[in-house]
Amino acid sequence: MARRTSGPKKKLRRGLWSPEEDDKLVNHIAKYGHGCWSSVPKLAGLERCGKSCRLRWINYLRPDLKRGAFSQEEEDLIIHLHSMMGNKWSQIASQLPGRTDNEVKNFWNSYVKKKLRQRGIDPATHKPLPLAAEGISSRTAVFSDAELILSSSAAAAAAGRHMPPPPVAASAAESYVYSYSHSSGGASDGSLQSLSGYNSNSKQTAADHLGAAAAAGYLQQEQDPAAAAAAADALHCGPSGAPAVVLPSVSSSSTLNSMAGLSPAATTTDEQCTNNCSSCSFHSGLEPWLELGSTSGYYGAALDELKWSDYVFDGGYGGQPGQGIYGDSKDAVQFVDANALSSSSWCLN
DNA sequence: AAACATTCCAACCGCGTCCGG
DNA sequence: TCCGGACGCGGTTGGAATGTT
Repeated sequence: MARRTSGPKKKLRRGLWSPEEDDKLVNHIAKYGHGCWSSVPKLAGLERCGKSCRLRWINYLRPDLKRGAFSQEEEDLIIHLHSMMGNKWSQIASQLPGRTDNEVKNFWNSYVKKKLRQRGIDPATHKPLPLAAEGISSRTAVFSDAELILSSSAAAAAAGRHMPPPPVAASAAESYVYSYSHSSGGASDGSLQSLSGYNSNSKQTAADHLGAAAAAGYLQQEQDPAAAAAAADALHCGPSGAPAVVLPSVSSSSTLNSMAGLSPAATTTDEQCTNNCSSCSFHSGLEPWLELGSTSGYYGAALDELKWSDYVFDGGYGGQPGQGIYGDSKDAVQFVDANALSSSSWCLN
């Protein structure tokens, strides 16, 4: 950068803003708008840098800010979006009207992280923490390099309300199954990192990981190997051990894909199911790409999906149904108005 | 009541991207 | 094509508020 040659730099104020400074900034922007931020402090009579003014306005003074504590709905949404996007705070915040990226980030760091850890979930990867997973992995798999295999029936179950309540065995199958893989050529810190770190040159990678990221950490393992095998069968619409790789509806939705910069076409679907079965959407005729606009739409289902991790960490299927996913007790589905979700606030543009 | 520890959040910092000259 | 300014983002920090000993 070029060195500034004009006169001695005026000492700029830093630190907390005084009410007087706030007034000046608010009045100025109310009258003239912010225009070029670098000129705002001068025009508003503030001894701050433009950057500081911008930050103050965006994070604190903007009239459309919600402020106050985050609701359970917001919390669940943040967790879900974080599982898909990683630390894309601005993108997450854009889905929360009245919230700023800074606010969301602080909320995450000060509260949600802790809460997830308490529940045995790694907040960075949304996968079980090593200790939490230990008991499970000793029976089945190690998860660090695990590849998430999602069943079409899980997707359908997640989409859910199109189907009658599953029988017990199917309920057991209502899960995501990790397929253990040592062959990860990628990051060892989990699929979510891969997703959050994707760029335009690696959309396929992102697509590959989207499903994993969407459901990352939502691990279900069967206590009973026979039931597990049956579940796997039901899940994978084929012989156990030969699972079809399918994304759940949550990550399949065009909206959520668009959030991640993906199109449904970029992701894997039930169409990969080559087995003649009736449990996947491909063969059962269920639409894997659920539409927004009804309360049974994908997003409610998505949040419903999230909930079942509680069954893992809260004592298996003996746990209380309806207990919130990472959270405590909310029925995550109810608060989501899919119609509202399809409104402009849900468009990423 | 005082000292210390912890939590929380507003603000800062550095970097990347975009865009106009 | 290059350069520099403006902007936006994510990570980090400082310190006020709160809790604990």
